[in-house]
Formats: sequence, C-alpha cells, structure tokens
Amino acid sequence: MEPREARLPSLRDGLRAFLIGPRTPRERYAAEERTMSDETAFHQLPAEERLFRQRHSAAHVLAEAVLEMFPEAKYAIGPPIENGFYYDFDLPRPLTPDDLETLEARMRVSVERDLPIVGQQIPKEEARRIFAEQPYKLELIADIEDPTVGYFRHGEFQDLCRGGHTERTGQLGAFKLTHVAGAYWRGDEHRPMLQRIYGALFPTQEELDAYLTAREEAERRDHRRLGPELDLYHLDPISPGSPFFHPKGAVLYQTLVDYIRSLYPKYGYQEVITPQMFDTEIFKTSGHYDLFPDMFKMRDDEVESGLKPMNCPGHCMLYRYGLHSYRELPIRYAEFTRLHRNERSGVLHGLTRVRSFSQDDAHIYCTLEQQPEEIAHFFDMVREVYGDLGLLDVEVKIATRGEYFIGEIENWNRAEQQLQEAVAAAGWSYTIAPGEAAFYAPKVEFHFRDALGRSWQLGTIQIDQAMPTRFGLRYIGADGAEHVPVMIHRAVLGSLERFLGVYIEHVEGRFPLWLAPTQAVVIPIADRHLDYAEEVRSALAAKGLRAQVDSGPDRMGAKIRQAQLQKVPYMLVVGDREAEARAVGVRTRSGGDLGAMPLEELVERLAGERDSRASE
RNA sequence: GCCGGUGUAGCUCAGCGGCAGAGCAGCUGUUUCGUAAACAGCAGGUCGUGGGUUCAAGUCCCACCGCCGGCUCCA
Repeated sequence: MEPREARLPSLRDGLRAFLIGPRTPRERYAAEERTMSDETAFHQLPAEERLFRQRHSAAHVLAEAVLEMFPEAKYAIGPPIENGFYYDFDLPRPLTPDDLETLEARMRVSVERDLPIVGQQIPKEEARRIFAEQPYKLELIADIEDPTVGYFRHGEFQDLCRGGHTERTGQLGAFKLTHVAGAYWRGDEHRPMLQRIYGALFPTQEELDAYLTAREEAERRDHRRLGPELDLYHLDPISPGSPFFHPKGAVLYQTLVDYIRSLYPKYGYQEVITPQMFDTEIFKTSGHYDLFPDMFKMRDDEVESGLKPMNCPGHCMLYRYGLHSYRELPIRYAEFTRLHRNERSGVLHGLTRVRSFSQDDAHIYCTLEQQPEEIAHFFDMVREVYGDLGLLDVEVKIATRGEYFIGEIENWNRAEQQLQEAVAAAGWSYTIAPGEAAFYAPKVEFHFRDALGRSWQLGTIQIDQAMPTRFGLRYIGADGAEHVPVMIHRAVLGSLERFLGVYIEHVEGRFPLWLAPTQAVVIPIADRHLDYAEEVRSALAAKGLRAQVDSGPDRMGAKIRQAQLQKVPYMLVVGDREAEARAVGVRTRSGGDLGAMPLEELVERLAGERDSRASE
C-alpha cells in the first residue's frame, strides 16, 4: 500500500508480471482509443501496443482456423486479454483437447503464409450483407451507432472489428492455445452459452515458455494444494464449500482473529455477538431478501427462518435497542460470528469462495458530520493491518451506484465523493468500478491477487444511509430532535476464509513466526536426547511458543526434511553437544544452519520475533 | 446455476472390456544416526454414488454428487 516506487522489486513481482501482465490504466484506455487510422509502422509502435495487436490478430487467426474446421460455426467476439487472447464460438459440437492442437497447427499455417491484414470502414448495409449468416455479428452491427463499421480481413477470413492489428499474420509472436471454457454471449446467463477458446501469447518463445513455467510454479502455491499439504484444512462433499479447519489451520485462523481483536480497543470498536438465525422478516426489512434468494432457509410452523448471510441487519436491531444520544456516536459494533451464504455450486473455490465463513466485520453508526473522519479512521486501520501482514500489492477500487439502489441520490453522490477524497488523501491510487456498488451503498474495495492472478476482494468500506432509514434508527441530536445515523459497513480482512486462501498463496505457506501453526520443531539426534529435547520444548512453551519434538525413529536428515516441507520456521537440533552446553543447534527454513545458541537466548529470540510480527 | 473436463489406497498417479497396481505416507521390526529421504516386512480399495449394456464393467452408456477451468453471481 505504500507508493509503488518505495517497494523493492522481488522475485514475486517478476512472477506476477509474467502471470498477469501490466495493469496500468493506460492499457485499458488505450484499448478503447485504438483505431485503424493509425499509420505508424508496426515495428515502430510501443512494445505494449505491439503486444496488444499481436494478441488481437492471433484471435482473428484462431477464428479463421475454427471457421475452416467448422464452416457452419458462428463466431462472436475475440479480444486480446492479459497474457493472450480468446475468441467465442457457437459450434456444432464440444471441442476436445485434440481439436486445440489441430486448430493451433492451422493457425501456424496462416503465420507461415504471412498474409496481409487489411482493414477499412464499410457502410452498415454492406456489413449486414457480408455477415448475413452470422447472427452475433449482426447483433453487434445493430448496436454500433456510427453509420459505418470496421471490417478486417486476411486471406479468406473476414471479421467485424474495431481494429488494432499487426500488418501481417506472420507477426504474431509466440502463442499456444491453452484451454476451452463456456461463456455466455455478452456475459448474459439468459443468452446462449458459447465455447471460448483461450490462448497465451508473448512476443518471444522464451517469454511464452517463462509464462507457462511460471503458471506451473504458481499451481504449486495454490492454497487448495498447500492447505491440505500443510495440514491446515480440507473440504468434504458432505458440506460443500465449508472448510474443516485442522488444528494447525485453526491456530492460524484464531491468531488472525486475536490479532484483529487486539486492535479493537485502539480503534474504538466494541465486540458483540448476535444470533445465527433470524426470522426472514429482518432481511425483508433490510432489502436483502428478494435480491439475494440464496439464503439457507428453514420453516418451522408459520415462521420462515434464515441463517444470517451478513451481520448488518442484526447490528441494526442491536442499535435500535434503547435510545442513543449524539454524544454516544460513533458507535462501532464488531462481530466475528459465522455467516452462511448458499453460493451457487459452480462458484465455490477452495477457501476463497465458500458457503460458511466469518468476517472481521463491523458496523459504525455515526453522524453525517463524523462520516469523513470515520472513513479516514478506518483507512488507518487498513494501513496498519495490511502493513503488519506484509500485503503491499493491494488494488483499490471505488464501486459506484448501479441501476438498482435504495436511498437518496444526493446521499449516494456525497458518499461517493467522500470515499474518493478519503482514498486520495490516503495516497492510494485507485480505479472506479462504475455501477458495482452494493444496492444500499457505494463502497471502497481492497483487492488482492491469488497465485494464479485471480483478483479477490478482501477489505471493504460502504457508506450506507439507506438501511438505517429502513430499520428506523434514530439518535437524539444536540438540537433535541431525532436524526437518522449514517451506517458504515466495513471489514479489513473481509472473509477470514478468503483472506487465508489469498494469504497462504501470498507467503507460499511460509507463515511469519507469529502466525506459523508450528513455530519450531525440536529434533533430537538420538533417543538419548529425548529428555533434553522435551526440556527445550517446554522452555519454549513456557513463553507461549508453539513447538513440537519430533521423537520418531527417523534420522535427523529425514526429520529436517519433513520440517522443511512443512515450512516450519525453526528447526532446533539437539545432540550430545547441545545437551551438554544447554544449547540448541538452530536452523531456519530459509537460512540453513545458524549454529549453536544457548537455550535462553533462543527462547528470547523467538519470542521477540513473534512479538514484533516480523515478516520473513 | 450454465458449458466443458474430471473422479482408482490418506496423497500423487498407472491400469481403459477378462485376477485392482506403484511410489510416498501409515503400521511393525532392526538401526541411534550431526543439518532435505536408513533398511526390511506388513497392512491398506463397495475403483465418487445409483442405474443400465455385456458371459464379464475402474474400463462402455445414462443420471446424480463432488472437484477442476471458465461464464454468471458476489449481501
């Protein structure tokens, strides 16, 4: 979250660049501003522009190959994307991996032929004639407002296209078709499902290979692989999307909760506990009921109950109990209890998308005047937490009002304005996500990428003046009259499950000492050292450090290997020399053998490292 | 939820109409060892679940469930 310039480049950054490419605003705008009127020679264009064009042209060459294989195919859209390109098709049958190889081979024929790619503006009428058999193209033509549309061709292939291409099909760079996936036409689930073919493309074979290798390495960091490997959690079909946290995972989970909880006095939060299950009337009052039908519900006699999917309605009930004076505000209710959302089966994803989770959730009730200060106050906490956790690669998004919303427009506008000012004041760069606000409030979202480059929202803050009205919340102002408080929804880590998923990948399972489930393994060299090993363990335990003795029959080398694979921060070897000197042989998971250290010194070192929450 | 793929031992995988396998992990025994894997033996399976085809089904077909890749959704 510090300015990017202040960060030292790391191996991770290099990997990330491979995986997700540059994400500057410029790239996005450039994509929209490109026109076919650009006369600059391809080789003279900026590298980023060349790559964009290569990916775009590769999509055309892919479509050419597909149309040749399936003359009856309908083709839809095929843009360049991060790392490559895709193209959507309506095909007579599902594609197989063998088809991808065939198509890729056909694409290389076009590259070999090095055909010129030419574009021009043509009248809509002519375009309709050319694409008469292509319903998706006709729909696109109908939606274009200009009297003319872009038309590109190379060889026998022709496409409706805004442009931004290489000059010839021989300039594509290095590419590989990677996978097929379903995709709705125009992203609308009520419209036909098309087959999307994805390809990766980079300027050179070396870069493509590096990307593909980086992807394979990233798969090894996937929390869905590391989590069970490190004995943190598992999932079972008996309760899809509901993690079983093992003792080690639970330590991690609870340590995070304890950490956030420890900050609450400083930031003025009061922890509360509200019910798990409510009469669904409460969600009708809040407005969630109709909008989010996937609540876990049950009916008992006349009453329909639901497992709470969020805490805000419960906190409103809590606020509503008793009268509040403006002198009490802001009131900040925090809660960690469990939430349940019946997410659609297809979206479940390891820990990052689950049905059962808890958040470091809180709702702040304050006056309109206190609102800007509360936002800044929250950002202070975000900065502290993300800093302690070493999460520097945050992306900040401001999500603004969408088509459906509750509340007054002027309140929305003011809240959006204040959020934007607060983010700017915090010194964070951000993007605007138009129309992506919650239905009741605009929000700021803090996003992080997982190992494979997928973006996940962790923290958020939402300025809500609608729900307090719906729940009839009041406070007595200095003027003696009743006023409606503002309600701020906020979470720093967001869903703890999701946070853990992202965080496991962020640190590649090498948790800093304060979070590591096992902080040290004591490794006796022979059985005669077991007593002393146990002494070392209990000396650590006395300081609250989580240590285990590996008392198994394996050789020391095997025990070290085991501890390394489990990514235990410290391995403490004890043999004759150490027992004699009341010392331990210290080895770290990253630095190898550090040599012997007196036991007392070791305990102090570890306790200090834990208390400082040092990152590795 | 939708499209496609996939499901064999705790884990990673082989077997793809004809006797269910390997490595690791586990257990037992021997070994007591100085910084990433000692040796030997043993045990481990309704081949996701339910139907169907067949003399015979992990193997072919259908349905359901889970998982994977996307899409959609995201309070």
